[in-house]
Amino acid sequence: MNEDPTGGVAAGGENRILTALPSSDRRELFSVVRSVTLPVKTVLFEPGAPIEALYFPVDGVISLVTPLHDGAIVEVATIGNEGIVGVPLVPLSGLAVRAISQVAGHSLRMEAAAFLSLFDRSRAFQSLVDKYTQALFGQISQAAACNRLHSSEERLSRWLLMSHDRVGADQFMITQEFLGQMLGARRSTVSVSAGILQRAGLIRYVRGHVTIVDRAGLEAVSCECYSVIRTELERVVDPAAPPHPPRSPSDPRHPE
Amino acid sequence: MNEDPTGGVAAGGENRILTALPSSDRRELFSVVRSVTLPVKTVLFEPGAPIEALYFPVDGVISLVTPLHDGAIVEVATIGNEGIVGVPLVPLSGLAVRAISQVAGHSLRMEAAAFLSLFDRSRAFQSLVDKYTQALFGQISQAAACNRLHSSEERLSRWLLMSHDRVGADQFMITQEFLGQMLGARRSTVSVSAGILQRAGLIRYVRGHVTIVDRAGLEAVSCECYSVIRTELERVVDPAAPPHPPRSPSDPRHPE
DNA sequence: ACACGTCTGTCCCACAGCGCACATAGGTCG
DNA sequence: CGACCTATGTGCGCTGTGGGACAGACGTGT
Repeated sequence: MNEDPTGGVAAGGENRILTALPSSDRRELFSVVRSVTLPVKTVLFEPGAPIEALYFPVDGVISLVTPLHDGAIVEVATIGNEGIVGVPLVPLSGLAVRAISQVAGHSLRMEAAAFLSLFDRSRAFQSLVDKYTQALFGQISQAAACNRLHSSEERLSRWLLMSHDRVGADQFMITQEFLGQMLGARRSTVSVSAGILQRAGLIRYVRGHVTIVDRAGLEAVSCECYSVIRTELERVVDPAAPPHPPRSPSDPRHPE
Repeated sequence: MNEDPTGGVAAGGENRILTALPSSDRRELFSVVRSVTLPVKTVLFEPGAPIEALYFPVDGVISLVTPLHDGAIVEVATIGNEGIVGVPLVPLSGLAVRAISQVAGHSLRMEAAAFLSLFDRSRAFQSLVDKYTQALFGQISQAAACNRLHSSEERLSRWLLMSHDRVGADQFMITQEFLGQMLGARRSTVSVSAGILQRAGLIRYVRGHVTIVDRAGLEAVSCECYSVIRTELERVVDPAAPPHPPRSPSDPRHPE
């Protein structure tokens, strides 16, 4: 809780897209955003509903999910302080997904009109947003493949790692029921997979409280999708980031 | 082959994004594009490679696929004459997917620089591209959920319907081996699913030649994802299209 | 202290789809 | 016509996961 376990990705009290902006843009942006607290399961927008406001998460995790007609939902992307909730933004049009907060936290809320205004005027902002949009696109594409081919255990590990990066703490709250919805799996399947990880000493899971115990071990169990997505997101705010490292680029103590 | 089986979606000899442009933009665009023939399995770009050119398909089907480290690939979107291959475009940056032609056909090829130039100058072009990008985003999100929760038979039907819309013919070529890769399933699984559809009188499948026999029947077998995606894409080029019809909006003879 | 609600671990059965293998039909080329 | 390649149909055992149910552990409020 008091250390940064991810070597730079974790929450540092600010949104990293904003951090990467030139100070003039950043000042303007800060003058039009409003900090909001997002309790767990807060819905920011529904599929098809025009986007009224965008959110720059500071801490906590927000998920984009696709709801199906039978009530099932599947997570297609998770967004934390490395990203923006609400892109790609088209005036008067909505995204085909639901945005819902997964782990409680804070975000900076920006009206769509203000977003578009700054987007039109600032090349730097435009460039960052476009790059992030492309990375988000990649994240969803990877998730589509991952959802099809990888086991529940691999996907669970990936989810835990991605959340760990974003909450900036070794412990956070998420029930297995909710987690099952995200992974498109049954709760009992999540329970079994989580039990395996727990017995392997990688996590602790008590009544909705997950604790990441052995991050490197989790990375070894997770599918490649974790590092692929992370690398792509990393490049948005840090163009000097390496192209395609095999795994966690900032974790030198990686086994095997 | 000589009738339009889809009520407007199928190939009409032109790309529908271009058709929707004001004539001045269209003229400019036609002056910088070059028609290319794309045999099956042509790779237009690889993950991470900067986009040099974009493609406006006229006929044929191009797929966006996510390759995994073990060599497996999974289709995340199919693009025909209703769309653009190469968005979201960011200068010097690449998409995280591979674009590969699935059913042979023709496309109009446009250099990335020319695309960006027109995008900067024409609001109409910008608006269409942005709307399409958002719809593509939705298509991939839906595919991510579909890949997780729907059966191989449902997904096969969806794929056949989407291709049928795009090739503008009741018959086209695709081997079950290739189809299995797209669906993230084994060839034998595709064979079984295709056999069920065939015995039900919905399709014919002989040595790579698929014939759509009973389109309405296929729609009944397919999952909701087909109509969801189609509706969203339809709205890009036809803003008057209805919001969320239960199924094929242009096919009045729908059973049940 | 107790009751109740929530969350988790586990067990059963059923089944879709994988992994693998093999036979056969359709097409091509000599 | 025959060899050969490609594509499809099919069979069999195995496993991961769905569907459903239940008991126990933990936490909270009274």
